[in-house]
Amino acid sequence: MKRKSVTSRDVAKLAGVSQSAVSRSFSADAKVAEKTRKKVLEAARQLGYRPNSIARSLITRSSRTIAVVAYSLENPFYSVMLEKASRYFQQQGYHLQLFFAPSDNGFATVIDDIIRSQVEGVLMLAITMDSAQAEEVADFGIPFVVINRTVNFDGISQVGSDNYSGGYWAGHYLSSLGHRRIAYLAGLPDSSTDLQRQAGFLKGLADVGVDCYAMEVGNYCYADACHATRRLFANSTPPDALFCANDLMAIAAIDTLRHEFGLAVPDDVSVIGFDDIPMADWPSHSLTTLKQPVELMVLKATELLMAQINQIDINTEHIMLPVTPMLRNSTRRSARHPKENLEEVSDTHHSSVR
Amino acid sequence: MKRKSVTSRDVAKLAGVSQSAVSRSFSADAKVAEKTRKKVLEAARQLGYRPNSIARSLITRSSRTIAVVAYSLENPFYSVMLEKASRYFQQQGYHLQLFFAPSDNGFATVIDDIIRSQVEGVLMLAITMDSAQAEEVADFGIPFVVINRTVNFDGISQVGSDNYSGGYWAGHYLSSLGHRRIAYLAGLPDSSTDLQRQAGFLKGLADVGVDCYAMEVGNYCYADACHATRRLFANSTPPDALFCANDLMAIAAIDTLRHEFGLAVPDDVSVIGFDDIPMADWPSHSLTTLKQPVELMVLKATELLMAQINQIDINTEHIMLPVTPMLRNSTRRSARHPKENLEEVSDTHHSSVR
DNA sequence: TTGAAAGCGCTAACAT
DNA sequence: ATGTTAGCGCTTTCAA
Repeated sequence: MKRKSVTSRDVAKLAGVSQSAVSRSFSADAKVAEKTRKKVLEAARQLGYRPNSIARSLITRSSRTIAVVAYSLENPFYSVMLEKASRYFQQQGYHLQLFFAPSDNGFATVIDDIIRSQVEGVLMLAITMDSAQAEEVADFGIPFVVINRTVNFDGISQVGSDNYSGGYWAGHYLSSLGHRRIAYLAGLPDSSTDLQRQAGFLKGLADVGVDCYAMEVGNYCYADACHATRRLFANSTPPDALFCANDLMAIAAIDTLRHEFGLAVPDDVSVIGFDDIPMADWPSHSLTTLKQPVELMVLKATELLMAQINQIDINTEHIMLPVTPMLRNSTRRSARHPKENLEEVSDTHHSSVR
Repeated sequence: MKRKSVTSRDVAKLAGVSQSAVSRSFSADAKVAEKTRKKVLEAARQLGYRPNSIARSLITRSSRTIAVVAYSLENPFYSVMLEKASRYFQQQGYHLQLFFAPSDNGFATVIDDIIRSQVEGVLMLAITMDSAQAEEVADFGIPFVVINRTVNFDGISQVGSDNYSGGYWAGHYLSSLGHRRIAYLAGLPDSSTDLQRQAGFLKGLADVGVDCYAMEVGNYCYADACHATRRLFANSTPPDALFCANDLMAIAAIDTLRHEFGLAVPDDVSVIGFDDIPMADWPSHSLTTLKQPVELMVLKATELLMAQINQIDINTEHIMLPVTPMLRNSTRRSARHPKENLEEVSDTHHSSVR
């Protein structure tokens, strides 16, 4: 069944034209007589010819391909992002090559492969890289943007959101609710997002004279977060509030609290997440969280990439988008002045938006 | 910063060898003196040379790329699958190009693009195609496997699971629990999975003399399933059991039942899903469902693809994997003979496994 | 073991 | 508007 591949030469022969006429017939903006194109297209149809885009890429030096590097798709935040970015690129006539970074030193192993593939741009979803690696790729002159991870190097574009303010809001808000045993469920240690959210959170607490009551690591994943929650609440006087570095862990925490500890959320424990994944809004968890503007993040990142690819804007940018508190039912309502409290929240929100 | 691309010729010049020596130095199984390779590699390092894999593909006629076509990543079932398949291909030294099928006539729009890219195989995740389309691609001699969709054409490999038996089990089990107003929440109309699950379900009901009490369409997505549930339960004598064509919709149904209708699951309504996505096992829903063997499905599909690519096995196959009932807490326990009932379940399970 | 030469399928000058 | 020609960067005979 495997038929020998048919080339433009074969089509040319059948159509009785030159090979370049065939080439021209398949490019949108070519100067070719309508009659010729008709002939060519008909011959092509008969032979089942399709232009070989590899050959095309070789000569035009443009693969029209973007590499997307992800770490895991467990968190819907990233699968949503991937789908959105993918559709965007597709619509721009680009192909998308997907790479997964292995857990150990993820970046190094894929980067060589990516460079060889001659992709025109690279989009990294939450991949941690050090400045040496950043410099290496920047030096290759290939447009690069990293989403949701800060790298300490200017020559690379970054888009993320205001993790620090988000963390700050969480700490401040939880304490304003009257909680005093407020714990932190951390994400991936040393990831920039975790560092920033944690720092903001601690500061938000410190500014009202509260200490972080306990802290455990959940690595941004559901299973680890369940274990971390168990450790956090094994105590005889467990926390009465919990800020989780992402929604997936917050949901894990709520599930564990309710079903293993028999604790009520928010009555016994208030829980706040980060991201605002679709599930956060499902009534089963109704999670109070900090919304990252996914849509906007993808838009900014893809536009940035395209601008660099098309040489419209060579400069790298570091974009920080505002996060928005989404008040739902995993945090208790302020006991005394519910009205006043809402206003306060709203203020805090605006200041976090800047 | 954009440095001109360095070619093997440049490296050859610097290393004082021929261009073909450079080429050989970068291929694993080449006959080249260790000394020469050293020189070449050093020169390459100095210049920052990376072999251009597009040029390589052109001459070797192998792109080492697989296309994966998906419809949406909203359902974790598919994002999990994508990630697993992706890692597998990567580990085999293949690249993965990701395509999303637009909702309207998804297949036709991407297929031409895929063929032009000279991919060596195509993996379709739940993409519906008709036999004419199947024949067209099969005719191109490019290895093709479709997961979770049946196409009425032999020349294409398919791997799916036993949807009919799964549906049958659901109908049978629900009725065995004593339910008599059993409804069906359908997936994408005309998708083969929905057709098969529905047919099995209806038969399972019919075999014990029960009719399907009501039916609505949820299109395999959360939001639509919420609406469908509302329609289903707006009745004055609503259903007392619900079989949903996938887990995502089952979860939507449970959420809607509990939080909008104030109904208890499983006390007022038993719910069964299909897929066994990770969330199904979370205690918040603890969903009784039919497990599709994702891991195995991916393994079979990828192996099939690889076998065809490597010409080990040219034949196309239609693989149907067994589904496994996962008894959790979204279905009520049998009132009278819980022990006996479990055995019955276990029997049914085995028969569904075949 | 190495180098010279041919050419993968296409695009892009250039000439007609 | 069309054909001729020269490569894109590499792999792969074929001689040496």
